[in-house]
Amino acid sequence: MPKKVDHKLRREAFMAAAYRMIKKRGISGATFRAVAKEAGYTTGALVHYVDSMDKLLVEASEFSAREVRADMEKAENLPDKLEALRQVLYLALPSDEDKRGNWNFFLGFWERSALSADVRHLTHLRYVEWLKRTARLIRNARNAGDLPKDVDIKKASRACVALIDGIATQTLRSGSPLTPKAQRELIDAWIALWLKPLRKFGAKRATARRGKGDGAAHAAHS
Amino acid sequence: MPKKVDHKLRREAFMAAAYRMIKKRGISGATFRAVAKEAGYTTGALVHYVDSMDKLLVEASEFSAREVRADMEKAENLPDKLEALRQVLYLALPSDEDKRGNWNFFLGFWERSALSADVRHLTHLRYVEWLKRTARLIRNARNAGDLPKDVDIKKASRACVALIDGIATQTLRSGSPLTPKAQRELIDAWIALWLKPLRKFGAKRATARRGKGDGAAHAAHS
DNA sequence: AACGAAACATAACGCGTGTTATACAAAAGA
DNA sequence: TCTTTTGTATAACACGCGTTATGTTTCGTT
Repeated sequence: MPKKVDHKLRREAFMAAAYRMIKKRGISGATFRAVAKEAGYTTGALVHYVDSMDKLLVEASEFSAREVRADMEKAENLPDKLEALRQVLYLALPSDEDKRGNWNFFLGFWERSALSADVRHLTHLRYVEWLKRTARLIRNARNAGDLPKDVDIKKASRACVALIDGIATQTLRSGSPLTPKAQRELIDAWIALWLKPLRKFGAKRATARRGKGDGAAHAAHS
Repeated sequence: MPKKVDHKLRREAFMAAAYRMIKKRGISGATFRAVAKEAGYTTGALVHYVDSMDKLLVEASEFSAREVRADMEKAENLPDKLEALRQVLYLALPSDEDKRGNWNFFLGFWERSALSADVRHLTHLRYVEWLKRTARLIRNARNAGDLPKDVDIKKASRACVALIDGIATQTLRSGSPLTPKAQRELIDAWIALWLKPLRKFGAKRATARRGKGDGAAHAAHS
């Protein structure tokens, strides 16, 4: 056996390149040739590691999911369950260049879903995962006594997911982007108005004074 | 001057064909050849009426806007301003085959916005128009005394537009579509929770009994 | 040292696209 | 009737795409 090269590792490198390419130029910019060049190789090499475009997209998506999941799970495990919800929703916002890139990635997949059954299936899986995550976050907050017991979890998770999708759409596609501050305000308003939390949250600097583990990173600014 | 053919009229026919094509097969299915065939002609004829693909898309969009605007303005002029708001938002939902087609049309334009400056500009105009419409509807309802005076109109219109975009996204692209009933429930819940209307609305058949001009068409079902 | 398979590069194929060029048909004006 | 101009069809072009075919290098194995 010749040429010892860690197959799995190089594969990952190509997926990372595809991921970066889609974030930058959108899914239509992620051609075989472009991805290969981004990774520092040519199409011949890329083909050697993945046999079709659809497969490439699917695996690139799985690559990206691993990246995002890590951050979300960390936020989800915050002791303050109301704050955990808020921080995870914040993480989903297109609030900086990197996050907007991620959304560019998702939007691209949605487009492609209309054409490829494989991509459509994957998109569905990701969506279900995301809906489950938000539902779980809301349930956790409710079980912690931070939300009214009669909150309709299914409806609420659908609503906040829709709100975030819409925020991303407005920010990336409408030509009238929402500032990160405005995005967060919409999320905060949604939590306050829709979930009617039973206690104050979101440390307003001056007010605050809660016992729990606060100091939750206020993420990117503008 | 030869061959008397109403230039403007035939142009419209091509735009209508483009509109139908995008609704059915998405924007990637709306090729020069496909649109020409849909209209019953060949590319040669189509080119004679519009010189570039971007122009075709832009004009097809303007064609579709005229269609949708008519319905919306009718609903907007309902005497009951709270109901007017609700009905216009209902009209924007992907609740039947035709509306989903319309959303397919919009989503396609959003995709294309990433590539063409002309399309991007138009998308922006449409978005601003839609934001203004929702803001005006909310303001009208407030001025009619149906909403609290301190409602943040700008924020609210951003929120409901985002919610609807998200509903459309979930319905058309997530693989977990929302039923028309669920869509309307989300809208109703949003109005109730976010706008906190000062009176009951949405004639629940049994309750109702409001003086004003009711009987607002309950639009499409399932 | 010689072999051979894996890793990669280069180039071609087939297809569909927007666009352009060209040919023909038809009808109004001379 | 003949010309001229518009409407429409057909065909070609150049391009970029995913994919495939064919070299060429590299390096363990024997």
